[in-house]
Amino acid sequence: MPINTVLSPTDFSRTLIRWYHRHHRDLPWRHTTDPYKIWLSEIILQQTRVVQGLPYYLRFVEQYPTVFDLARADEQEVLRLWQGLGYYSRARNMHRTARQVVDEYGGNFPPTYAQLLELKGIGQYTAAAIASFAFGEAVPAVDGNVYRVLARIFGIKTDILSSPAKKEFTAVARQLIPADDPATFNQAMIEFGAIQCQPVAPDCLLCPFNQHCYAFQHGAQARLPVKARKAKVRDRYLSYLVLEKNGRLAMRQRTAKDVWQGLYDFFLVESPEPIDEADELYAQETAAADWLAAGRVELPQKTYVHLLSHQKLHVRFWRIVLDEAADENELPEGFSFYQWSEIDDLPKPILIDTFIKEQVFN
DNA sequence: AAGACGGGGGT
DNA sequence: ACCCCAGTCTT
Repeated sequence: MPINTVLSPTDFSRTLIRWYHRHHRDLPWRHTTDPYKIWLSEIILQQTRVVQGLPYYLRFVEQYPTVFDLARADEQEVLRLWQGLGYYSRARNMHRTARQVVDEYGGNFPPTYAQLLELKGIGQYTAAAIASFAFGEAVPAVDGNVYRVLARIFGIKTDILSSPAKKEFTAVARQLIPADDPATFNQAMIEFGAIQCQPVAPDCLLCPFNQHCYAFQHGAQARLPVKARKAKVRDRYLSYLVLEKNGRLAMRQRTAKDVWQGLYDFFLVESPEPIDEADELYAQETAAADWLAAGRVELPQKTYVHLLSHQKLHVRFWRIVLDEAADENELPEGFSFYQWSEIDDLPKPILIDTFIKEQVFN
């Protein structure tokens, strides 16, 4: 892939780094070379905007100042602190990796790209980010921002969701990265994509590359980078049976390979179509009829629509208030009753948290 | 090679 | 309604 011949790699990186020194944001993880804190920030920021991830980063650093503190923590406590950030496998993998770093590396992150790549939750981008920021290794860190910058400046029309894209864009970045300061270069590429070469309405008139930028010269900013349409989201219809007794709720931790793994929710009935009547619900879930007999049911007040990246969840909550005399041992496998103070500490999907706050403990 | 995996914010 | 976000893992 030939890159713009007018702009040499040296000119490119010098221009970019000059821009960075003038315009970059002051962010806490830029004041450290501690690989632990850099790793923490990179995991949090995967598919997450800086403004959303920043408070989580501060909380994690405060709660777990070192990798030893994180390794010592319970997974559930880590998930609770992560609650609301999404992509919860990041938190589970992060916790596992913290333990591995303590157990196998004496608490020191391995210092090379190749070794970092072996750790759970660390892919090519994150390995390159840590290797360059913490250890000065000259490997290009290519994230969504970098795709956008390179696609626009060099007019690369490869679909960034396609398989060859990662290799192609990484190769271009490798030609540009300076051996003497890879960390600032990577940081600058990402920052440039985030605040100058933005997805919509990039500020091209003040851009130091505009005379050399394919997209600006061709008015193609809106068409680059090329990104194929995502598949349409799948609709799912979920009916939660919220078993209640003496102000306590029956909950369980999700273990299935599905959304929200590791988080807590209620007894779930999924159906191909929405369930409107109690009779339909009992036809789907015979145990529900037994619970009804042991208490009284409250029909759903509303349908919550919860959007995930690939699913649209239509969710109704059926509260079933059990009699004092109901046998608590009849709960389904894995469920226990929790009171409010306990529920508050459990990691939960935002949807569940919202429901509880709106309709149960209001 | 294609899907799965959250939640929030912008237009 | 659609897009994007300091991506990674699984099948």
